This record gives sequence, structure tokens and C-alpha cells, in this order.
Amino acid sequence: MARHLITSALPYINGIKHLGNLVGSQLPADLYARYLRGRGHEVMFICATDEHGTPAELAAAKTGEPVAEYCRRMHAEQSKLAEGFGLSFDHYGRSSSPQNHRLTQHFAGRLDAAGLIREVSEKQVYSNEDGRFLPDRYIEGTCPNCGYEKARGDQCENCTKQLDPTDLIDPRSAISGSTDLEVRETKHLFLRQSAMRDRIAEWIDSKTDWPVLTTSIAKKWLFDGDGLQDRGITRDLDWGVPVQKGDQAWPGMEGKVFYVWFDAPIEYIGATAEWAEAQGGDWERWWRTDKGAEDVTYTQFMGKDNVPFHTLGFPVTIMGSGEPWKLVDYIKSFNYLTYDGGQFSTSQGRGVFMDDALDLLPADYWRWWLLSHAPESGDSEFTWENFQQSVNKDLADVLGNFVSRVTKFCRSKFGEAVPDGAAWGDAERELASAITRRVRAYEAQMDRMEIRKAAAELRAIWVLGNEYLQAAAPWATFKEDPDRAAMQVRLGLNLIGLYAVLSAPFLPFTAARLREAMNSSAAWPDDVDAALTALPPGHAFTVPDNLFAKITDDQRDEWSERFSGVRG
RNA sequence: GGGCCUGUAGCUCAAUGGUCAGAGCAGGGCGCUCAUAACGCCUUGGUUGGGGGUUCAAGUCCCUCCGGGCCUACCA
Repeated sequence: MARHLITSALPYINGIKHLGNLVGSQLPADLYARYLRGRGHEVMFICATDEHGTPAELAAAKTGEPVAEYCRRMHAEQSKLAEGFGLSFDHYGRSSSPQNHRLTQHFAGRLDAAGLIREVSEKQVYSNEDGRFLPDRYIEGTCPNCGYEKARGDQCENCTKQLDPTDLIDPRSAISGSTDLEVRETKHLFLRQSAMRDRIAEWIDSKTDWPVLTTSIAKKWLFDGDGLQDRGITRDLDWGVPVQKGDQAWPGMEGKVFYVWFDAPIEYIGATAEWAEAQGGDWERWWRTDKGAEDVTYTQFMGKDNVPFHTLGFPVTIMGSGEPWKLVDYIKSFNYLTYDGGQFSTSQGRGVFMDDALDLLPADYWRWWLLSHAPESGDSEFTWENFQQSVNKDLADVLGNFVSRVTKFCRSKFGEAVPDGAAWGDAERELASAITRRVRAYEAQMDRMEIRKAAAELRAIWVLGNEYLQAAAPWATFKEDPDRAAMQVRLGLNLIGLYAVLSAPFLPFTAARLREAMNSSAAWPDDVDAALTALPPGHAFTVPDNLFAKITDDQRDEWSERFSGVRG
């Protein structure tokens, strides 16, 4: 039994996430966590909401709530949706937790002691009317290059030229529209990532088995241009972790908070500490290699936009602390899911969001489609037609109908108990060995986190059941040799029990229904032959209702129309 | 501008430089009747974006052109 620490990139608190966000981190992380638990390993699966930063403050201002209250409410909402999708976090924390405050301040203190923090005085735009400093992209104005009137302070979207906010003609606040702006001097802390460049580069170089997507992004940031740059880790905001060195004040930094990208990854640790406090466990044995974490395998899941923070910033924090914190062992990164030819868009309400999805269909439909089409090698596209076809075929026809035909046939000929009868023949032994090969391949793909390939193997295992049934034809056998038909049906029923276990990482809700209907165990089929005889003659079961209703053409058309843009 | 990824069957995707480039879906034919008009078997379909090169051998390596996507450090 191994110990696995799994973290999913933290979803930002600002609003409900869409399916692209879901498939990029939380869902595959859940798949892996469920699989490893199924194999009997000890798993700590951590996620949390990322609650700090300007967008959270603005979103709260918009609803008129204090930001802390807004975050509390949105956290509850995201938790509920996570539960609805069956995301099996051991703890779903909050980056605003006291645990994270303490840890973030602790790391900052350690980094400062190691000489990895420097103070920088810089000029930033302050909006008098908004009463806050404005991040570059919250300043709008006319582009000096092309004359576009809605250029942002960091870049003009029209001509793609990189800008400095002070370049803008007629600058104004993107928040209030106020032109009462001034440039003020402000002091910030910078993390000296440049000083750690060689160490990080060496570390990345040693990760030859990581996805190319992960290492290529890391190397780009390490070596492009002048190489890895130092980054500001503080902001002039109210909402966040106050800047301190451990529990000591940080002279000159009063009223400032740490920047989200600094405190957010630390919340992986913070959330584990939250878990410990809530459950009464020991979080350090997951995170401190001097306190029991030396045998932990740590895997992170994230979308490609998060890779720089996890390959550079967070490791600099961890390594730079000089303390024996657990460093990530494998970073599984994903491309984007696109929606019907374009991007999912939160602002335009384009695409399907987590709450919409659960209103439409049970979670397992979404889980199956998203995971079996995970954007691993490139961006992948969601279309309603593809979704309808895949789900109807894979879930309703291949898996659902298999369960239906076996259980209903048994009920009509033998009743709702596993029938006694003849012993296995060649066909059954061949099936068992074919399934064994497939199960071992499935495990291998899951171990490698090859998600689409794992889904294909699982589907192939379902197909084997239909092939067997077709060849064995118990409905025909029954007429001349009921004893043999009973054996064939018994094997079919046992296949359902096996499918429940194997499918659980992808389809946890369906798997639970199957286990309940079959009264079968959740034990992983290390020995497939044994698993296929686990339900003995006389074992009672019930015929489940059809597992998956098909998506009709009318539904598909209606949904396609409804989610094309402008969310109501 | 620079960098990275990507282009393979109608669609979605596979293929450590090594048999005839494979699956699933869709299409066509046949079979079955237990089952959600489901299942099974067979089958059509590719000049691997174009061109050039290296090699005994290229989807795979190199060059070039064309198309798509992403990143480029103050959104997170």
C-alpha cells in the first residue's frame, strides 16, 4: 500500500466554473484519487477555493457583500457543485483560512531569512475614486500604437502590443471609469526566483517522464529572454494574507497582503492542515519529509495556464524555505476544452457551467464524456452532437443495456438470485483471460494517468461482456440445456459486479447503484477469475432501473440553442 | 516579433524510426431476439496538410511553406 497526495489546481472563487475548468484539474484528479483508493492505497486528495485578489473584491462589491461574506457564500456553492459531480476531496479548503495565513507568513519569513526576498519600490497607478491601486489590466485607455480606445494597461487587445499603463492615452479605471488617476510610489516584496533558476532548471530536467506540456512551459519561463524573473509577491489590497515574517511584523509593509499566486499553492498545505483540524489527523506526515512524508507520492493536476506557478513559483517557495517540505513528484497538465468551435466564456455565458450541467443530466454523463475526451494531447472540443453520440453509445447501449439484458433475462428465467448450474467451459475461461488482459491494461493506463486511453480500455471491457453474451446466447442455450444457461447468466451477473468496481473511478454514482443492486463488493479485481465467481449461486440481487436514459435529438437541439451564449 | 503545441478515415483520436498506418463513432451488409430499435459479426473509407531532404526503412528525424491553438511574466 502506497501513500498518494493528490492536489487539484484551486478554482478561483469568482463565480461558478464551466466544464473546461472542471476537466482541466478537478475531474481528472478525482479519477486518479478514486482509482488509487480503489486499489487500496492511502490517498489524501486536496482542493480549495482560491479566494484572494482583485477579481474577488470586485465581484463582492458588485453584489454589495463584504468580500469575506461573498467568499464564504461562493465557497459553499462551489462545495455543493463539487459534491454534485462526485469530487471526492478529502478536504475542500479555503485559501483564506487561518491555517493558510500562518503557513504563507511562515514561508515568507523563511524565504526572507534565506535572502530570497528583496524589496522593490515601484510606481503604480492609483485610482482616487476607487480608493485602490489598479492592476495594469484594470486600466483602460486609448492605445498609443493603433488608437484602439479600449486598450488595457498590460496589452492592447486590438494590435496585441504590450503596453505599460502609463503609455495609455486618456487612461481611466476599468472598474469605475474614473479618470482621477495618479501614479504613486509603493513598496513591494519580490521573490528572487532568478537566484533559484539553476536549481529549478536542474529539477525540471530530472523530470523526463512529465508531460511535454508541463516541461515545455517551465523551460520557456526558465530560459526565455533574460531567464527566470523575480516576481512581486505582495499587493496593496485589503483582502488577503497580511504581509508578515512568520508571526512578526514586516516593517514598511503595513497594510499590504501577499499576492494570490504566492498564497494559493501554499493552500494545498493549508487545506491539509484544515483537514487535520476538522478530522483530527496529522497533516505533517503528508507534507514534511522529516515527519513521515518521505514515502508520499505527490501528484498535481492543472490546466496549462497554471503550469508556471506550479513548476516555478511554488517550487521556489518550497525549496527556498530550506525546510524539508514535500515537493511535487508529477505534474499532470491539460490543454483547454473548447465549446462548439470557440472558447468557453464566463463573461459571455458561452458554454455549459457546472450548475447547468447538473440540472440537465446526472453527473456520470458529464464525467464520462469529459474524461474520455480529456484534452491531453491538444485542445479538445465539446459539441452537443458528439456528447449525445458518445454518451448514448457508451453508457446507455454498451454498459447500461448490458446490465439490463443480463439482469432481466435472469429474473425471467431464474428469479432474482444468482442461479446455480454447470461449471465454466472454454468460452468462459477465454473470456476471463481476455478480461484479465484488459484489466491489467486498464490499470497500466490509469497508473500512467493516460485518461483517454484508460477510458477506452474500460469501454473495451464492457464490450467483452456483450460479445460473450452474444456468443453464449443463454436465451438459446436455455431451451436445451438450462443448467448451462444458468452458468452463463451467473457469469453475466458477476461481470456486472466486476464492472461496478472497475467503472467506479469514472462513474461513481452508477457504480454505487450497481453495487447496491448486485449486493457486490468494492474490492479491486486483482484476481479476475476470483472476481468473476465472487457472487455465488443463491446470492440475491435486484434488477436496477435502466442506468442511463438516452439523450434525445430534441434535448440536444434545445440545449445547443440554450447554451450558445448570453447566460440567463 | 519570439517560443511551444498541433495537423492522420466523414467525426473524435491511436501508433519506442521497423509487418499491410490502427480503434471508437458515423456509413454499408449479414446475423440474433435476452435487452434501452439495444447486441454481435463482416465491411467501405487514408498520397498521414503541401514540398524537399536524411535513412536499408519516415506519420515519426531535419528544412521549408500553409492552416489551427496556446503562452509571452500586474487576471488567476
